Amino acid sequence: MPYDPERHGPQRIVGPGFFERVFEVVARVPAGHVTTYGDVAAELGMRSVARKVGHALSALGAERDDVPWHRVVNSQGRLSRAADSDSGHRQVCRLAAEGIEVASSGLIREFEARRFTFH
DNA sequence: CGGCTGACGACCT
DNA sequence: GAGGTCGCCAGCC
Repeated sequence: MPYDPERHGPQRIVGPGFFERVFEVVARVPAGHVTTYGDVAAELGMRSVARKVGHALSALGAERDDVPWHRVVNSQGRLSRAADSDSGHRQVCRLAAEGIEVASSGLIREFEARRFTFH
């Protein structure tokens, strides 16, 4: 079930856990660049948990504006959320503010060139 | 305690 | 390309 603040209430982000580690990695992506769920998972040492990375980002509360979740896209360089959805639109706007254009198809322009790789 | 559930990805028709 | 399948596993019921 997708995260629904109406039903689930505010997210509790307590102590260091998996979610927190995801946030720390995502926070390393510089403005104007993007990364993928798989890359974040690999950076955590678990390539198989790409899906959990998305789960962690979905749990982000409004208080965590320090986590640039909008810079995370799928391995195709495409937005994972519906472009017409509320948060999908927010993602497009945030990316545009950093000079990243998103085609109407949801595909990031110049994806490979803007892709950030962790060291 | 046990069953679901995915902001995914690799692989296979 | 465009589908479908399967593995993944931390949280939430």
